[in-house]
Formats: sequence, C-alpha cells, structure tokens
Amino acid sequence: MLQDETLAHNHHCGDCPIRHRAVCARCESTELERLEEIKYYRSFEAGQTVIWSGDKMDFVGSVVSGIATLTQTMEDGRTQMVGLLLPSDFVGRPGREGSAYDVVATTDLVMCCFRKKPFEQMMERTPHIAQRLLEMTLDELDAAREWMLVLGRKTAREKIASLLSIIARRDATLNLQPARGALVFDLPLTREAMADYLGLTLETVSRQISALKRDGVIQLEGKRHVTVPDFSRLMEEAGDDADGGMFA
Amino acid sequence: MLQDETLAHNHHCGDCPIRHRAVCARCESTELERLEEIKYYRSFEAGQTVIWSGDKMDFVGSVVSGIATLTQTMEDGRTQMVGLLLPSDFVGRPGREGSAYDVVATTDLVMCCFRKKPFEQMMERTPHIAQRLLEMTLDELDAAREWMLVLGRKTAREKIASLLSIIARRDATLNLQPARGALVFDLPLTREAMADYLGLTLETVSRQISALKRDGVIQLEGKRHVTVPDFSRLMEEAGDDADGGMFA
DNA sequence: CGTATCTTTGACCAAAGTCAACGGCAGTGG
DNA sequence: CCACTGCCGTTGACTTTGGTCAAAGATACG
Repeated sequence: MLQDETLAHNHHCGDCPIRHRAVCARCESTELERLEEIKYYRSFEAGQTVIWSGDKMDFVGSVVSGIATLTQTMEDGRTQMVGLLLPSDFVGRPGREGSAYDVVATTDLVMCCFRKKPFEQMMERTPHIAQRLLEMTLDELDAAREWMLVLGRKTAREKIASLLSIIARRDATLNLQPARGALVFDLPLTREAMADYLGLTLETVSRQISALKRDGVIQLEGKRHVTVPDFSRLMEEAGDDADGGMFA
Repeated sequence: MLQDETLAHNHHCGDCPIRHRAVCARCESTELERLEEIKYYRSFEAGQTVIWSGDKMDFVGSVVSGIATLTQTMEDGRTQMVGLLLPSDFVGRPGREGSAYDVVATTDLVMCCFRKKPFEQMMERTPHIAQRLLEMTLDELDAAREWMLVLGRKTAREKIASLLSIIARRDATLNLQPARGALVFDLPLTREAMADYLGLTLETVSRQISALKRDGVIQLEGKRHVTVPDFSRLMEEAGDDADGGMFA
C-alpha cells in the first residue's frame, strides 16, 4: 500500500497533476501558497462512500486521481448516476450545508480537500478561484444537458455507444493517444454502474455491448478492455451527427 | 399590443420585477447604474425562436416575463428539452461564442439583455455579478440532476406527476397561493412540449394525464387548467419521498 | 477448490411507442 | 353566419423496446 505516500500533506501544488485543470488552475503562486495552507489529502478505497446524501459536508475538494460517481436514489432503490467525477473535477457546493447526492469512489481515489469555511472565505477574496469555479460549473451544466438528451431520447444501443465515446474521448485527451487509428481503453465502470449512468438495466447494458461487439463496432478483451477500430463508426452508432472534429 | 411599453429602455432596475432574483440581485445601486447603461429590452412573441443552436450570441440576459425553453435536437428530429426558463433565469454563457441550444419563446417573452462584451468586462470588475451567476448556475445544475433522475428512472406516470408538481410548486411560490388546500394553475406547455421535457411521446403524455384525472389526482378544466386537490398525493405519484416540507 | 462478484444469455412480459382516426376549438374568409 | 382549415388533444389497435426473472459462465480471491 502506498497510502502513506498519497496521504502525505507535503505535496507541492506546483507538482500537482491536476494543477492546470482544477479549481486552482488560475491561481498565482502567492494564492497557491495560501491554498496550500488549508489543503489536505484524503484517500478512499474502491467502493468506499465519500459522502452520503443528506450528510453535512465540512469540506470541498478536487479529485486528484481515481474516479468517483455522484448518484441519486429513490426510496424503492432505483438509482440514477448524475455525475461522473474524474481527476480535476470539483466536489461539494460552497454555500450549502449538506450533500444532495451520494459520492462513491469507483476506483481507489485521492482527493485534495479544503475545509469548507476557510475555502469559502478565500473564495470571496480570490476572484481567480470563483472565476474558475464558475467556468467549471458551466461546463458541468453543459455536460448534464448533453446527458439529458442521452437519457431522454436515445435508444439503448445509442446510449451505450454514447457512453463509450465519452470515455474514449476523455481517455484520448488524458493519455495523448495516437490521434488516428484504433482507440484502446479500459472501462472504469461495472455493467451495473453503466446501467445507472444510462437509465438502463444491467442486462440491457450487457446485451447491447455484446451486440456492438458482434457488429464489429468494438472489440473486447476480457470484460473491461475495449478497442474501437473506427471512432467515427462509434459516433454514428451514438446518434451524434458530426464526427466531433477529432479526426478531421 | 403593449409591446411599445415593454420595449421601452427607460425602465428603472429599482422597479424591476426580477430585481431580487436575477443575475443583478446582489448589485448595489452604483453597480445597477452601470448595468443600466448597457442593458436593453427585447420582446418575442409566443413561438418565436430567440436563438438558434450554433448561432453566434452577441448578448446575454435575463427573462423578465414569459417562459422560454432550451432544447437540443438530433438530426433525425428527436428533441429533448434541457431547460425551462422562467422569469429571472439567465440566458447565455459568458466566455463562449455560440449557443449550444435552441432557445424558443413558449409564451410572449420579455428579456433584459446585455451586450456580451461589456457584460463580460463588467463581470470581471464586479464580483457581485459573478457571485450571483455562480450561485444561479449551481442551482441550475442541481435542477438538471434532479431532472436526470426523472428522465432515467421514472415511469411515464411518475414523470407527468413530477412535472405537474414542479409547475405547481413554482406557481405557488410566485403567486403566493394559499399554502393549504387545492392548488390551481395553468399548464404553460403543450402536450408536445411536455413530451419533449419528459422524454416521452405526446400520446403517452395525453394518456397519463387522462389517467391521473381518472384517478382523481388532478382535475382538468379545458386542456390546460389544472386543479390539484391534494398535493401530497401528487408527490406520492411522482415517486418523491418526502412531502417536500411545503405543507408541514 | 469453493465462494463471491460480475457478466452473459435466454424466455417471457409489460410499458411505452407507432400509426391512425377522430373530436374540439379558434381563426378566417366567403 | 357558417363552412373550412389548422392546430391541439384524445383514444384505440397493434408493435417494439427494454425490463424481469432465472440460470449459468467467467474470474478473482481466500
């Protein structure tokens, strides 16, 4: 276990892998120093719940590494994922007491946390933080609206293709994949989590993945390792018109 | 037609009906004066498109009166509503060129507009505006996530009940309805628009409204005028656990 | 090995979509 | 004033998609 290392408080923001994308992206070095004073790291194991819906949140923070999900649950147990948190994404809502959602670590997870009160105070005095948070929130809102189209109007097959293309695209930008040819990535989610993401049952997810494989849209190695031989074909299956401009 | 009146440029922000809820809510009088210099009003008739998806937006603004919708459309014509804009809601995204969605006036509509560039400049110098916009954006994000649960996991009947309860609740807060007893309101949307909101067909919307009427959950007068004799019953039908605390 | 978790697949069913006809109402123009 | 037209909404018959229930395969872990 390397948790001791990841938990260490003496990481320097300058070396931080999410330095240029997180809520602190626009901060200058003096601002970073002040953030550094109120920050601390927390690690979570895969499967652990970071925050329960309704609980009081005494911190906010950024995902440094790993993946977490934001989910809502109805009393009868139906659940819908409403957010997928990747490195650099922000957790928590300044100016609000409790969490509206369950936050669960899907993989092992490291978060850079700030106690809520000091962070809120700092936000008031540091426009760079508020500006960046606004920008990130607007991006999230756009993503949520895109997702609403998926949930409301796409077929099961299109939903799966949409999810795969989102994950593939993200992976390509993070890991600087060759911009041409086959995309290769690992699914960070179980079939059940994909179902909760897409408003389907896990059986339907499984069937549609098998169908996409049968039709040559994707190749599978094991349950989780995916190869996409032709990305524009996948986009077509997702019902997304333009080829996204990724491969011109 | 009173359009001349609503179009007049000499409204004072102090008298504005959305003064305390819109993006300008936190501004002080000197800040309001400067906003006043760059604002202008625009009116749209019911059915008119305010902005086309992909178009360049040279303004941002607030809905003053009337209702507008934000919709996304796939090439084959499937459409999903992704936002319902009520008085005080903000339209447009600072720091981005084009609109990602169609904005359509559902009723006659008056908007308070600001040219984008001056507004963006003012935002940088006026933290009160950026703060309020962040707060509003976070609220919208919460609403979008609530909506995702509706789209992904609720049955047709629950979806209709959810929409009715949202409209009823909004109407109650706006028009200070008696906090007890029957709620009465008008549907601001056609069956088709409701279908686009909920990811259903208009036939299913019609059938489920008829069913809720048959079961006594709602009463209808004409096509659009709704009476809800027992709000907690409607909440139950929506699959929303708590009684919302509205009627303690 | 045996147990637990995740996944796949099949048979059947139910909810919502599709296609089509029709009813009501408002506006228009003869 | 009435007939005509267009839009909105309702309802019915039938189809399709995805959900439900059940069994069994794969993989990892102790």
